[in-house]
Amino acid sequence: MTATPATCDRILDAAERLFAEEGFYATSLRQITQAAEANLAAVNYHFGSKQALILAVFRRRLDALNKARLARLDQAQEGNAAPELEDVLEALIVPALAFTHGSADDGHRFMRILMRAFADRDDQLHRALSAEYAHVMRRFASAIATALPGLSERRLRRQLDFIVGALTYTMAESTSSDAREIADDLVQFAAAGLRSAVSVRHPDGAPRTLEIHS
Amino acid sequence: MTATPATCDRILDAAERLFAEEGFYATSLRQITQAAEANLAAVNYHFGSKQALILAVFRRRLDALNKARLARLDQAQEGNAAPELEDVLEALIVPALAFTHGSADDGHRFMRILMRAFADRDDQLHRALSAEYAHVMRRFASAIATALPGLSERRLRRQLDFIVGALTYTMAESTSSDAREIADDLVQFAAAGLRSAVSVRHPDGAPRTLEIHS
DNA sequence: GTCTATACAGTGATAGAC
DNA sequence: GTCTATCACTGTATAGAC
Repeated sequence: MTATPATCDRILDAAERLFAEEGFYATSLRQITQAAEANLAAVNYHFGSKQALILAVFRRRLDALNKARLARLDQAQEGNAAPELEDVLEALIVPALAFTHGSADDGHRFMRILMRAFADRDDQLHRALSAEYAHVMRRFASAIATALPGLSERRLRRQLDFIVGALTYTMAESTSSDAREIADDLVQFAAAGLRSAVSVRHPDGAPRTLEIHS
Repeated sequence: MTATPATCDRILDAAERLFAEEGFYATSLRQITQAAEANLAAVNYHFGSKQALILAVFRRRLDALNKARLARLDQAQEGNAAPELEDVLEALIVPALAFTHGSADDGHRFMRILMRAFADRDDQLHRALSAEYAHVMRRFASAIATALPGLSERRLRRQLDFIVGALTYTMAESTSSDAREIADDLVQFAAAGLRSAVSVRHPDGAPRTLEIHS
């Protein structure tokens, strides 16, 4: 066996790195095959198309992530006892954030920027829009801080990220067309989440254990 | 004055429609200019680049959306009385969902599919990944239903969309690198939101007024 | 099977004539 | 302002070498 990985894997590695650095659209197959020291046609031979290569790059990481999620859920469910709500949510959330915001010493290194590249079609576009409407979000953060005092600026910003994430995802993905009903649900969901952040956490982020549900 | 709009506006209209139907990447400038009955070079003359055209398409709608948000927030804040938390959140959320899930008779018609095109780099990729890992989300929906009975399937799915949206956005956007702290916050945020959905709403979605905060 | 060289139609961008 | 012609570059397909 040789010291260098097979062509197929070298392409995957190079593609992941370049996609994360420059985005899918901006990265050409010629860049990828050159970095992988492979021939241009090798991409289509091994993967079929650029689209399929992108999918393969994601699949390699998401398989591991979802395996970790299900393992954690299995562990919480073993012994026939139904797990607490918080345990279920931890199985869903903790592995995901460990992959994107955790230690940077293994293959997860590019997962976060890969998610970025996935989430927005083009970094430039997303950055431009964020900057353009940043004053709107600042006004809302201020209004929330007035209506609900007691959150540090850092935590308020994080909570607002949760809300904007839920809203953005719902705007794009939801299939129901009853805007008012969805909005009512999201307002209630967000308000409950915000209030729980004030009532449970210390004003500054001192370490804590989740005791709210015990 | 003529009956047909200026070239610049015809390009914007055609671009918005085609982007929404086929995505940014799949739509060529030649398609757009042909549909707008304009010359190919007119795009670069009026907007500078394809990237700038995409930005202009979004800006036209997002300007209106954020204006509506701020107007609603102004209205809630008038009379020197600090608005309730729910009123602030409604100003943020209701106009957004009205734009994407509201009446389809005006220029907002394509906003939702435009958001789709914005959120995922390529519909095919997103669909493929969703289908591939749908069983994971189904298992989590089931575990949540067990831990927290009383939500209809439809509402549980919607709440789960909120959580996945917040998680996805955080994975891509958050700058902090403390995975455990963010995860703790999100778990708590999601749990509080879920519990409030059970305790306030009728089991089936009967009309209601938001009375939780009064 | 694995990989290479090469050709092809279509892309965004631009310079310069009108 | 608008248009034509042209550029370098893209993803893809295929014929054939090893």
